[in-house]
Amino acid sequence: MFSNKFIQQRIEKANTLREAGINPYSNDAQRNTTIEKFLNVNSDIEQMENKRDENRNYTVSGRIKFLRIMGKASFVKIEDESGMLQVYVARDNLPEGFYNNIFKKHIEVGDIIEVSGYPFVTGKGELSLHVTELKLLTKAIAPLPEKFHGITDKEVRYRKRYLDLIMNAEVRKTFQIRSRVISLTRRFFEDKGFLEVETPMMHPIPGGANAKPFVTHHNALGVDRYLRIAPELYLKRLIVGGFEAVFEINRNFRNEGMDATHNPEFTSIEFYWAYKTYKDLIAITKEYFQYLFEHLDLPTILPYGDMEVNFENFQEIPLIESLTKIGGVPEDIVRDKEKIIAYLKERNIDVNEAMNLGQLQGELFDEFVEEKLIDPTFITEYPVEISPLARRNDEHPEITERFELFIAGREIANAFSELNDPIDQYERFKGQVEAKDCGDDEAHAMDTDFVEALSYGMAPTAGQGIGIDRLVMLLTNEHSIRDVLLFPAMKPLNTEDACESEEEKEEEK
RNA sequence: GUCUCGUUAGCUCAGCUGGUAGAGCACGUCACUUUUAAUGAUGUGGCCGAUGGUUCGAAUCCAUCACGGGACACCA
Repeated sequence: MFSNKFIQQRIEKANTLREAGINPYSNDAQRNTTIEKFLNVNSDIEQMENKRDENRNYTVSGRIKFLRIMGKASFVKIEDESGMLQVYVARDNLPEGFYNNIFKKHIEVGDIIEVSGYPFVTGKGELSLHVTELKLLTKAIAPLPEKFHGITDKEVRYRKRYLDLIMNAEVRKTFQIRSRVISLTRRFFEDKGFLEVETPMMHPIPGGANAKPFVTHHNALGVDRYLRIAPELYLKRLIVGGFEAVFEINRNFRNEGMDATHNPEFTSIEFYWAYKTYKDLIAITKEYFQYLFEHLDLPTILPYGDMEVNFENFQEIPLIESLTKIGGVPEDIVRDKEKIIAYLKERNIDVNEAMNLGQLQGELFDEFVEEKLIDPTFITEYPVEISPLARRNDEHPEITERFELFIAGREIANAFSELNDPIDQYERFKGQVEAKDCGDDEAHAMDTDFVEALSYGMAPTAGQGIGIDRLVMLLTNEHSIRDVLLFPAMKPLNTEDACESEEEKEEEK
């Protein structure tokens, strides 16, 4: 475990310190300000005649990131969560022997120290702390990665996120923004009168989306449980129960592939709003984005890769219209099944001829429109064939009261007026069960409990889901979901441990 | 799942068409009281991702596997 020679060296230093009566893992932290505050409060030192104020005294702490020893004096850069500070350590300001025997020999980059002293500005103009007292708080026995390049290997960054966070300030920034987004989202919906609720993460029947679930087992009840793939059906039960506006921000789990936009566990907000329609959802979504941008202090035109997204330019267009106006698909083709198939084939796009018109229109959208939707665009009026959970439009029953929001060529939200006819819902579940029996293992299972809930009457309701991870990617200009997840899912490293050899023994039997 | 690129010192990377391992940072020792990736001198450090194969000889060529990146497919 600690066989590395650098680690051995540092363990020895820690032991020497113990022998000298210094606890390398002190629990006596006394800091009275953060680095950010120190720098703010003392910004006036620059103006002073001798550029120092020995009457002020501060105690700050942080991890040593740079260490420049120059004989009888040293410059040390320490970093806490709020920022980086240069401290000046001179032999003659410390107790006899401390500088030469303790500081120079046993304190190094990576260690966490506490320093006390007064503010001053160096010859090169940097506001620093002149140390009169220095204490080791935590000895790091593992050396930090290289100080200039830091750690760039993505695998190491994801597997040892703590190292990534120590070395890369911009990574900390990304996760601070993520936290702000979640906090602001919560506040936005609370201010609108929505009630935050928590619904089960372990479902007896996986529902609310078409996806393969993770399965676990409840010993006490002797039954299998499914990690939820979506909270939808429980949130709607709450609307039945009389709550008129609910939301939940939490994890969903899907037992599927992983790539730049998919992680087996991901965070979404779903909200349901009684006596409203998808039109109201479009309005509140615009308001939500405006609220986020205001409170995150982001410019309304944001770069994303080589794109520029204007968050003040929200567009709204029905799906069929988008095919011709944005996708450039000829007008006479988009409502004709055979012509769409021919059109796709001409362009060497694989097409399943068994698809119905709605599905083919969806194909056209995916091929010719989606990637062109850079500024936020609500695509509305989805064909009913590709919207199994949405309510039909009363006047045009072939389309649904639904929209998806696209930004930077990617889907960010999915919303619709909810289906609240229990008989219709029951029939749709039955259709799904048939598909499941025919081998579609992502088809929805029958949920009679949910149908029963609907049969008591669910007020007309609109509901929406927003993928928080993808939203954060957009706001932080990150292009992999792993860069907005603190601990993304990774394959285990192949260590030939006891568990595996047991498995092998099993196989041999 | 398919294709493709990668895996060499604690970290960042060289290493050509095969001849037994290199740099910078870090670390050790020495010098240095205003440095900014401090500097100068000097030294230590490697089962070249794993396993097979080809060869007199493999970090290098071939095969398989593991892990990772990217693209595509699938999936909301």
